[in-house]
Formats: sequence, C-alpha cells, structure tokens
Amino acid sequence: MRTKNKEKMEQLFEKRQAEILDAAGIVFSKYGFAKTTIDRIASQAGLGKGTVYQYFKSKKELFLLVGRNGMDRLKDTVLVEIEKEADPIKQIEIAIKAYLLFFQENSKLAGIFMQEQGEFRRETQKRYFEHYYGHIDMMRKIFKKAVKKGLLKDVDVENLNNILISLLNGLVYMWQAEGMKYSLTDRIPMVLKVFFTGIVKDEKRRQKYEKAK
Amino acid sequence: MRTKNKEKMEQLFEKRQAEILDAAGIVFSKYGFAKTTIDRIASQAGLGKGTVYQYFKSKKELFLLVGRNGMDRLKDTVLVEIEKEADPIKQIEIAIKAYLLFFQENSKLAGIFMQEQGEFRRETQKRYFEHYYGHIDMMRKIFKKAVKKGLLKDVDVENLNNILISLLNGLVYMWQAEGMKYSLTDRIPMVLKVFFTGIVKDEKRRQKYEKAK
Amino acid sequence: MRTKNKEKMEQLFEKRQAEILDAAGIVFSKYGFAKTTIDRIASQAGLGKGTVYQYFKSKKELFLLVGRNGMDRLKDTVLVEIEKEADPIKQIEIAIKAYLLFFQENSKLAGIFMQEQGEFRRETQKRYFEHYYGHIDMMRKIFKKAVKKGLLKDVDVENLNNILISLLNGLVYMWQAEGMKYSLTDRIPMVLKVFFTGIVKDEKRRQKYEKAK
Amino acid sequence: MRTKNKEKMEQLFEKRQAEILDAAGIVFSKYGFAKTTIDRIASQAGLGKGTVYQYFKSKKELFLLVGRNGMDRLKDTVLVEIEKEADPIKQIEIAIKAYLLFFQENSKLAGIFMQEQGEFRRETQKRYFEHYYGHIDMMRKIFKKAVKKGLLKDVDVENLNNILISLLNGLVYMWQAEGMKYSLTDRIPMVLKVFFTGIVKDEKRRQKYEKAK
DNA sequence: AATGAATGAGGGTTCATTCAT
DNA sequence: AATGAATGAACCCTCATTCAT
Repeated sequence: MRTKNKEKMEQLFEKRQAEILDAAGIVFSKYGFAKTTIDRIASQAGLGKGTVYQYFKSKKELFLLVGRNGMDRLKDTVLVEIEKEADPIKQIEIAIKAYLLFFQENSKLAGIFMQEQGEFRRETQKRYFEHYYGHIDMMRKIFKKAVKKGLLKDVDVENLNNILISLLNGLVYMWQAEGMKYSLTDRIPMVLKVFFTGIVKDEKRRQKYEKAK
Repeated sequence: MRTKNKEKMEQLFEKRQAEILDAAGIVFSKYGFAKTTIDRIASQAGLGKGTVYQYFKSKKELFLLVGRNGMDRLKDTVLVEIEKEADPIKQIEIAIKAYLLFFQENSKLAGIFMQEQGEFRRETQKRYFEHYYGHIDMMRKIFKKAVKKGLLKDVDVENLNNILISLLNGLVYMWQAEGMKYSLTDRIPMVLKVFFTGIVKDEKRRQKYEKAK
Repeated sequence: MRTKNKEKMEQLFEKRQAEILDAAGIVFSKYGFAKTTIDRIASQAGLGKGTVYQYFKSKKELFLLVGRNGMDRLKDTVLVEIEKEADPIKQIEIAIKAYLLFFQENSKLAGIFMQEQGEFRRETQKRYFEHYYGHIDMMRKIFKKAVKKGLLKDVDVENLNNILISLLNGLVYMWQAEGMKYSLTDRIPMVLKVFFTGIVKDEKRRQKYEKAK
Repeated sequence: MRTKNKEKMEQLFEKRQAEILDAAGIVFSKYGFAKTTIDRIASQAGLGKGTVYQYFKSKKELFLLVGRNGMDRLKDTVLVEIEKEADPIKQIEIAIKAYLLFFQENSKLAGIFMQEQGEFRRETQKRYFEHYYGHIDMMRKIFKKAVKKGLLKDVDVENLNNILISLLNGLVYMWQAEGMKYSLTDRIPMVLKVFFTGIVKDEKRRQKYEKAK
C-alpha cells in the first residue's frame, strides 16, 4: 500500500516536472532566457510561481535542463534510427536525416541550444559537450567502421566527424536564424550529395583536393 | 577654419566611437551580453559611464554594433582576398580560408555572433541577415560562375551556398564552444577535400547520391 | 465513555502541543526567529508541516508561546524555591540563585527572550510584561516585607526591584552574548555581595551615596 | 584643484552616508530589522532605493553599521566624560551617568542593540564584543585603579566589571521593553546607592555576604 | 564634452500559510 | 487527524539609463 502510494507520488512528481519543462521550453524559446520570467513559465504551465521552485531550484537550472532534455531526446532519436541499419554509409545517411528531422519537429530546441551556447557556454562548456558526446561518439564509431570497410576515403575520423556535426549544426542554426522559412528536411538530398560526393566536377581538380587526411 | 575644426571634431568623435566599440568587444566577449555592465565597458575604455552614452544610445545598440562591425570587417576581408583570384574554384577555396582565418584571428567575434543569435535573433533577424547578405551574395555569384563554367556539378546554387555558409559557421561555433583548443585553420584542407570531393570512395555508391540538385 | 475518550483526546492534543513547542524551542534557539522555517520545526518534531498548523495558528504565535512557556517555568521555579524559606533576605538570595540557575539550565530560552524583545517588543510589550509580572510582583512583595522588617534600607521598592531584575537579565544577556563561555552560577556570590553590600569600602564615601531613596 | 575637488567629493560621500545611516537608525528602530524595507529607509532619507545601495552593500551591513556607529558614539561619550575626573569612584559614577544619559538621548539605539543581539548574535559575536571592548576595558581600568587605591573592596575586577555592564544594559533593556515610560536618568541615584553601598542594613548580615571575591 | 551620483523598474527567490486528500 | 503540494505576497538587489555639474 505505502509503496504503491509512494510510486504514485513519484509519478505525479515526474509528470509535474515534465509539464513545467514543457512550459519552460515554450516560453524560453519564444522570449529567450533573459526576457523569460518565471511567472510566465508558471502561468504557461497553469501553476503558481512558487510551484515551479518546488521542482527546479532556479531559472538557470530550468533552462539548462530544457536543453539537456532536448539533447537526450535528440541522441535517443538518432540512435534508434541508426540501429535499424547495419551498413555504415546508410547509417550516416540516416543519422543526417534523423538529426535534421528532429530539429524540424523540435524547432524550439534549436533556439534554446543557441542561447545556451551564447549565455552559458563559459560555465557549462564541459557539461554541455558531455551531452553532445553520446551523439558525437556514436557518429565517430560509424565513421571508423566505414573507413575500415573501405567504404570511405581514408581520412582522419575525428576531423571528419567534427565537420559533419558542424555542418548539421550550422544548417539548423541558419535555418533558425532565417526564421524557419523553408523546410529543413528538403535539404537532405543535397547535403548527402555534397558530403558524400563533393561539388567539384572536373576530375583533375578533384585530385588536387584529395591530398588532405 | 570652422570647417576644419568641424572635421577635426568628427574625427575625434569617430576615434572615440571606435575605442568604445573595441572596449565593448573585449568585455562582451569575455562576460557575454547579460553579465557585461556598461560600467565595465567604460572603464575598459578608460572613460566614464556617461561618456559611453554620448556615443551609443543603449547597451543593446552597442552590442549589436560590435557585431555589425565585425561582420563588415569579415566581408571586407573575404572580398579583398577573393578579388586577387579569377578562377571560381580557387575563389571558393580562398573564401573558405579567409573566413576561417578571420575567426581564428578575431575569436572574440565568434562568441558575440553566437550571443547575438541567441539573444536578439527574434528582433534582429532581418537586419542580421542583411549584413550577412553581402557575404552570402558574393559567394552565390562565385558558385554561379563556377557552375556556368562547368567547374562545379550542376546543382541549385542557393542550396549549395547555404550549405557552405552553414558548414563554416558550424565549424566556428563548435570551435568556440569547445574552447578554441585547436587551430581552426588546420582544418582547412580537410574541409576543402570534403566540400569539393566528398567522402565516399566507392563509385557505385557515389552515383546514388549524385541525383540531388 | 464519551467523556473518557474526550479526555484522552485532549491529553493527546496537549502532548502533541508540548512536543511541537519543544521542537520549536530547539530550532528557534538554534537559528533565530527569522531563519527558522516551519518546515524545520515540523521535521524536528517528526511531523508534517501542516500538522504544526493544526496546533498553532502561526509561526509568530508559536515563537511567542515558546517564550511564554519558558517564562511560566521560570516563575514557577523561582516560586517553588522561595517558598521553602521565610526570611526575606534569604528569599532574595534564593530568587537570585534560582533565576541564574534556571537560565544556566535553559540557556536556549535566554536567546529566545532576547529575540522576542528585539523582534516583537513593539507588539507584545504589554503581554510580555504581564508575564514578567508574576515574577516581578513576587520579588516586590519580598522587598516590601524586608524593608518593613528593617532588614533592608528604606528605599523605593519599585525602583529597587527594577534594579535587581535588570541586573539579573543583564547578566543572562551578556552571558548569552559572549557565547556562554563561563558558568553563570559561579557569579552568584559576587552578585550577592554587590547587591547586598555594595562595592565602596570607605565609609565616608559610602555615606554620600546613601541619600538616594 | 583636483585635490580640493576630491576632498569635496569625499565629504559629500560621507555626508550622504551619515544621512542614510541616520535614516536607517530611525526606521530600524521603529520597525525592527525584519519589517524594515530598504525602500522605507531610502524614502526616509529622501533618496531612491538604488542610492542606498551605492553607499551600503546590503540591508544587513547597513543595520550592523547603525549599531557599530552607536557603539562608537557611546564609547566616545563615556570616555569624554570620564576624562574630566581623576578620582576613580567619581569616574565610575560619571560613567554610569553618561551611559544612562546616552541611551536616554539615543533611545533608538537600545532597540537596535537588542535586535542585533537577537538576530545576528550568532554571526557577529566576536565583532560585536570587540566594540564593547573599548568601553568595557575603560571601566576595567578604573575599577583596578580604585581597588589599588583601596577605595573599593578587594574583589575580582573582571567579575565586578561584568556586573556593572550587565546592570546598565539590563536597565536600558528593561526601560526599552517597558516602553520608555519613565526617565532612565532618574534612576541614577538609586543605582549608585545600590552598586556602591548595597541594600542590606543589618551589619551582621552584611558580613555574611562580604566573603565573595 | 565628460562625468558618475541618483534612480527605480524589474524579477528571482523564499517561505508562511492554506487546503484537498 | 495528518499531510505536503500549491500558492503568491513580499522584498532584496542589480544595473541600464538619466541628468546636473
């Protein structure tokens, strides 16, 4: 009986937490960190201001958790998709698709990640990238496998991974910055084409750029 | 006489403005927008707080102008370099190099651009990209020329341009976010290789991704 | 049957009340009024926060009752001791001893009385002294008796009483303020000597101060 | 010129500080620490809230400084009076008079000292008594001199000093607590009589209490 | 022109109190 | 009767901006 009650309480607690996190995501993404007030988050969640503080100890923590939460979901989403495939090249393709689709569907998060970098980079640098890691590391392994199998050119995987992550982030940031006026996922074929095959036509010229590792 | 005096005054005014802008750049990049106080900017510039307000109407304007200023310098730098070359592919190569070199040498600006996106995206969206435009448009023309000359694959230039800008921005952001622990310019060869020739080795597979426009 | 049940209930109620009062005494004396939270009192009492409010209507009332409670115990203690003696001078001696011993053994209360004066003096002035009264009045009567019997100099009893109470309170306050580093009861002989016989040796000089009533 | 200007500024600064300290003294003594708002202090001083914070870094600091300030004035006042006399017994008499007169004229301070003890004793214990020290030490020296000269009974000076300070504090506290309904200075003759000559008439009984040191 | 003292709007946070379970 | 989740009033403090000198 007691145990059951306790469980119920915990479930309620987590439900509330999630509700507030959701509300916070909406408000933060709409107004940005600085102009968001706890009052607004509370009323967005249909709660009193004090209640928010029962679940999160500060505005900053709440903001950071919205971000972390999104990160986790991003990683999970990508992971789930990747595991459906065995071929490394296909996996890269899928990861790119999943990544861009995720932000298309969770566009609020793009702005929040950007803010987090801008506002809290100095303090959360390490923590921030620890969370990226799951994702980055996943990609790194795929790249390694692909190189090993001779499917990819023999390049430095770290470097390559860095480039892909940068490209994807950059696409999302730009999309956000331009007001999400176009479909992010529509860009996927072109991204794959460029990333996989490059843009230069002339073979002689291509050779020239193949030297890099 | 009068006129001369007036000119002198104007020169002095602009010199002061530039000094404050410099000071602001240093302080904003160190503490971020929110934690920067006008007091600190003033004392960094060796001036009184009130004086800052003689030259700029608000903290926000000052911040935005630091950004705009950087943007202008970025555009000019890239432009100057590009004009030294006639070959479009070389121009692209040069633009990439100049872009990354610029941020390596003006690393403060990367953080400021990031903040600007995070804090003021909502309000400055248009103005912000108007300034990117100079730069973006420049690239667009080069891509067009290259496609026309048959040096590049026949792809949608808008889309392609978008991808390159995203890649470069993404690289700079990530470099910043990771604490500028490595050399940004060292990545150039690899960036060129990927962007120009792609990463996939197997010809059959490459074909598959060439379909996109 | 019913009555018995009711009595039991009342006993339980009073037991709870006393428990909470105890807990409150501990917490208030440790953290002071302002920094004490009802939550802490509740958990010190092993109860829920809401329960505290079933027994006391506010934090302030609770605090004041802790004080009043202590007062009552002080008065009772002194009274019990005094009644063992008939001689007024002895009674004064005993009262002084009992007073100081009480605070030595209930040192928490000294701090609480001090706070009460500081925080609530303005509002509780009358109520506060009504409770002192029992004690003060007791002393007054003894002084009167002693003067009447010619054991004490013929001085204004009100005034004298005031002085003794002040002296004792002052001793306790100072002892508290200095961190209770010494034994309060060790001071008793000296207090008696001063209060009963004064400190001036020279008889001529003594005469000079005897004029006051 | 510059120097003169600087001096003027400093004078202005100190004048403002003193004004705020005064205003704070009035408000704190009227409402107590907890119920005093910085806003009220500011408006009492005829200033804006922010200005108070230019001169004092927190409400607490301000409160503590009001106290310390009073302490210093008390010590100075007593010192000045004492130095007018050479005879130790007279000096004690004068100190008692000056002490009680000071609080009669600065009755606000009594409440503030009380609060300080109640609210901040835990944190300021040492600092608090360091400030009493000037005063206490002064008295100690007088007592020593008086004992040495054979004017006082040969008792432990530390202990005696403690008793006098306690008596005086106690008188002030009680006077405060009872609403300052009577004149504190009117009590002086009686205080001197008791402290100097004691209250017991009967010589045989007096002997009994003379044993203590 | 340069200054920095004065200002007060604004919001994060705490916690006594309430009330539905 | 006991509980503790929900509440919102209350207040400290910061700092961009103004303005008199």
